Amino acid sequence: MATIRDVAKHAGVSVATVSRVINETGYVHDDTRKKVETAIKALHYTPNEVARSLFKRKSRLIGLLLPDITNPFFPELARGVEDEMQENDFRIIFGNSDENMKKEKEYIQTFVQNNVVGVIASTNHPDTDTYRKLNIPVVFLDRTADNRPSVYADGREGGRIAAQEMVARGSRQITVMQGPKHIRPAQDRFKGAIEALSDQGIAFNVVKTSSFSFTEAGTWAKELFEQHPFTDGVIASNDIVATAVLHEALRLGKNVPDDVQIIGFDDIPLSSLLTPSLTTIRQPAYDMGRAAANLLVRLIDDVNIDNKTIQMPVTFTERDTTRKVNQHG
Amino acid sequence: MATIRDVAKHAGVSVATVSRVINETGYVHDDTRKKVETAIKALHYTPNEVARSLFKRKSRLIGLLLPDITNPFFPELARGVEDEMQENDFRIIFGNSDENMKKEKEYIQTFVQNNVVGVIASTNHPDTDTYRKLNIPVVFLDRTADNRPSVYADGREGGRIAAQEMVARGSRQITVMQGPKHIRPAQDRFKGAIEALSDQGIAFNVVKTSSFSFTEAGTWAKELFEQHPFTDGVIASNDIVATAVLHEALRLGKNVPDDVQIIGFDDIPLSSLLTPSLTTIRQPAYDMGRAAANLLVRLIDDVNIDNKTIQMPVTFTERDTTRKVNQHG
DNA sequence: TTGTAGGCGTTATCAA
DNA sequence: TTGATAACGCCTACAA
Repeated sequence: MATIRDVAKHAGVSVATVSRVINETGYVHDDTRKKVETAIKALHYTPNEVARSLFKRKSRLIGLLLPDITNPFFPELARGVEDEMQENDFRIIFGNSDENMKKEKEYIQTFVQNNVVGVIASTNHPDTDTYRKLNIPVVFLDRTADNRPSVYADGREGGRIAAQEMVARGSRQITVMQGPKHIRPAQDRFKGAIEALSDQGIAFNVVKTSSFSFTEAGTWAKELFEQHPFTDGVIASNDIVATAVLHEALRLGKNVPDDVQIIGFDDIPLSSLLTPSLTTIRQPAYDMGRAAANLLVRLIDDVNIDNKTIQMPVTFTERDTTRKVNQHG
Repeated sequence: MATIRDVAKHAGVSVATVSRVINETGYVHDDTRKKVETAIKALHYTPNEVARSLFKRKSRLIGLLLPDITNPFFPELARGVEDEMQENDFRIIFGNSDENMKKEKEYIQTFVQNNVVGVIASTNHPDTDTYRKLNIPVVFLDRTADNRPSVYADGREGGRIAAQEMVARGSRQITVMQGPKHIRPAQDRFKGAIEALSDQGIAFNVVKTSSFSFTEAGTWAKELFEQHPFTDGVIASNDIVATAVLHEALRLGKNVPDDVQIIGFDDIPLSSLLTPSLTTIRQPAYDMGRAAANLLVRLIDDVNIDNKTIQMPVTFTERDTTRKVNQHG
């Protein structure tokens, strides 16, 4: 790799001058600029980001920490982040945390060691020293922390909507699946749903789950129908679980939505392709990723920011695992 | 952030000594070691990777270039890569190429600028200067290039198997979906399928497609049944497209697999959750990611490598979009 | 067993 | 308008 020295030599100028033309800082005569530019081309020179980063004490790298890219909700988020960052000339160091504090800490540490200028994290523990003591901007994604920069959807409201729409469509023996206890958005949805159900005086059962993995989801779905065979409506903690419930319901010969209605959460790409297609509470994942990245970029540039917490809309997306509302008058 | 100087001062030794204890290189007295270690803890010191990287002219970073993390096949790959790299103390700079040479080039360039020590790339153009001129190890993932390090599944064989199994299960009016022309694995599968079909003297139709996006897949599925209404077997270019075909077939009131059999490719997590669940040619995505990462790590450590190209097995995964073979004697 | 000093490739300050 | 040069934080000869 050619260095700035090689370029300087080739162009017959000093490294300072080369640096000036590269960074467009300070005066440089047109003729010299041209000489330098030809030298750069001739040597295929590109500046060493590491040396830059060392000197400036900041890089063009940001850290992205997601629970598990294998969960179909996150690729959309990640893509949104990536696209926005790419447009702003930042690169991403990526890690999966598995919702595990230790891993999180390790990643954040290596992020810092690599001089990242900002972090986007989907963590359940934003109020930890891990993040509090960071002296670079952090944006929480799909998570909140009071008053700290974050982009998230209102899970509580989503849960409420799910419950209301399900009741409006006639279910009376509802089972609510409570997502993993340590995952905030899952608990928010759960709370919202049982709140709305209680408000309306509708009884409900609860099935606890402890992960969002595809394989385990199947088990809980089985459990659900064994323990609560008369369930006529399921509010799942997300679309993965909803998909498993749907699969199991069909396997048991139930008619969906006539015997059981199902509402998921997220609207992962797959949901619309299921048969019957899945009614769900949509979160605009891609846009959330973009918004988070955009917010982070602004934070990095130290622009004065008004809205540091961005709440994205959650929308009831009616498809075929729920009945039509007018079927019930 | 504390620097090695601060630690040295705090411990009353020279930076060289601190460096020695950190890197476990050279002699250092037990007492001094202890002093240094306390200083490190007291100051919460962690070495600046950027400075290290600058000096050594290599980092602990590798570049991962995937077409589109939003395509459900890739998160599994990415996760495999990440897990293996994480275990070997490497971090990942991640980018989506959209199968676009320009983007690829840009990413590779910034990878190099950041001193990555290796690259894992899923590219359709391994034989380009972009990769040839790289003087760090590159592993091609889900792609091959003659004799260069790569981890991939045999698409041709997969296509062949799909065709054979479909014919064995009685389909005679088969439609083969030809994936995007510029995507190698897609073409390999296609070739394999039509080869096997021709060998057996079975006529077939072809439907061309140009991406793997969920939304477009729906369009091609419609097209398929409009143009070839008597199709009784579809070999899709991957599970995304297969899912769309399944969805459309059911929408048209066809019975799957009795009226139409469908075989996909990849075995994405969703495939087993569809109803009916999708028969497919499985690629072990997660393992492929791991294998690629492992190979790269060995290449970086300059271990003598025997098998630089690792072909992973492709397996016929029989589920419910195909008939049972004994139903036909 | 330990310390001094030079250099990795840049940028920015200061003189010229 | 340009050039020397001192950092940035670390590692490694080489000397002591």
